[in-house]
Amino acid sequence: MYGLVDCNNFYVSCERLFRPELINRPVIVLSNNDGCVISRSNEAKKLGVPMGIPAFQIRQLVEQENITVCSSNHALYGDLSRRVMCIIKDTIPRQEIYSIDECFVQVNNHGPEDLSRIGEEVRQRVLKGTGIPISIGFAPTKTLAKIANHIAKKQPQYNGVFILDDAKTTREILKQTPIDDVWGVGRRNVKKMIKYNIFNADDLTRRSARWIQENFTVVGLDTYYELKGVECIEFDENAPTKSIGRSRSFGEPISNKSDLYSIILEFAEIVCTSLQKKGLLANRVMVYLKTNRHNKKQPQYFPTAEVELGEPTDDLSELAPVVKSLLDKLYSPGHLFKKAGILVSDLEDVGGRMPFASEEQKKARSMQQLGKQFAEKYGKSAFFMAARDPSILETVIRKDQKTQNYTTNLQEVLRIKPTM
DNA sequence: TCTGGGGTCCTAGGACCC
DNA sequence: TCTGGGGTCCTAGGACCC
Repeated sequence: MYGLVDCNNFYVSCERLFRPELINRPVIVLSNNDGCVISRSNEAKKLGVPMGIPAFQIRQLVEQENITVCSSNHALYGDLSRRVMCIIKDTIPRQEIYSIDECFVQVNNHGPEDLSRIGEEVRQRVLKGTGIPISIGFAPTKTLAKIANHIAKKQPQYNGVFILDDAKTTREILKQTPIDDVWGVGRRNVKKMIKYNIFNADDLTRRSARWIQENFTVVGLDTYYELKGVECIEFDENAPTKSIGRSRSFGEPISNKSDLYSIILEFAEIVCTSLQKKGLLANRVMVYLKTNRHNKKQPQYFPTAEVELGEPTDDLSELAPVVKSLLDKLYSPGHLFKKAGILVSDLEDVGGRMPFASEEQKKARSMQQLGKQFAEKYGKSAFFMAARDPSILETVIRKDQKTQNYTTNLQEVLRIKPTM
């Protein structure tokens, strides 16, 4: 059996930990640039705030209903996510982290009473240890566990734990599950399914496998079998990372090339740190730019440029010139760019590569380590590559309602100035 | 006026090979 | 003039997820 453990309204729940006055009130968390709604409290959902809606479209509702608005604080959410995941793994060792607020767990040889007890134990331990409320659904496949989780979360009589293990109940539940609530069936295919008179999960399971594959490819077929209780989507505790990226949309579009370079170099710095933390080296790098796709009057331009590195690396001093040449390829003056990003892929384990580092590489590495320590102590603006202007990104990103980094930056919370 | 970010997987089509 | 078939690898783009 698989369990899907999911934090309830995760970002909002994180904000509430440190602002308890927000409990029982409508609260939303916004994406970067205070652009879209990415988390809602139950109260905000009841008021009709849709997921993903641009913030400016609900300004009136926010004012009318006195909804509390938070800018996103990913340092806080990331830290709490790690704590939650640790507690879950400590209770159920076989864990696959699926997203910042969700993980699958595997439990073998347990009856429904056991599962119920285990589920309740995880809930209590996570709540006590972090203050974050979670829900758990158990079922024979991941897709069914998703549905069980949905029931656990939405139907209060189950107290956050729901087990889907007998055929009769499963059929009833599938009938009540609209097709657009099924994991793996997105906007595009929902339209198509409705056209074929498939309105709920049970309707889908009544077609033939051949028909499903013809119309919805092997992806649809996996979902189909999973709903029937046949495992198709593997459980993988240590799925390797395949790519690491960093990108931002800007509040103000940018056309200046050196500004774009400053920003992409800052992204490259972050990506390198991430590679080093994970013990990975990248073999490919891609840089991309995007104009504002919502502005129909403006010429659109979404260039990408990618290159295979001669030697895999996690080193900024090696990546910087590559990034520069990629930007040279993409850049065209006269376009107003709204977004930029970098993506490294074709990753491999650092393994035995290190002994072959040249003296130059070692020097660059130790300087960057030193710089990182420096930046940790005195702030991001204390150490950076001279090739970039560290003020650019700050000035084009808006975050009006951000809360403090309560769990990861004591200096900020206690307003301590670092001393030499 | 104002529209996110970080991922994974699959597929179609082109290049290339024998 | 007439020009096959099967396979692999790569990549861009789409669909989906939270």
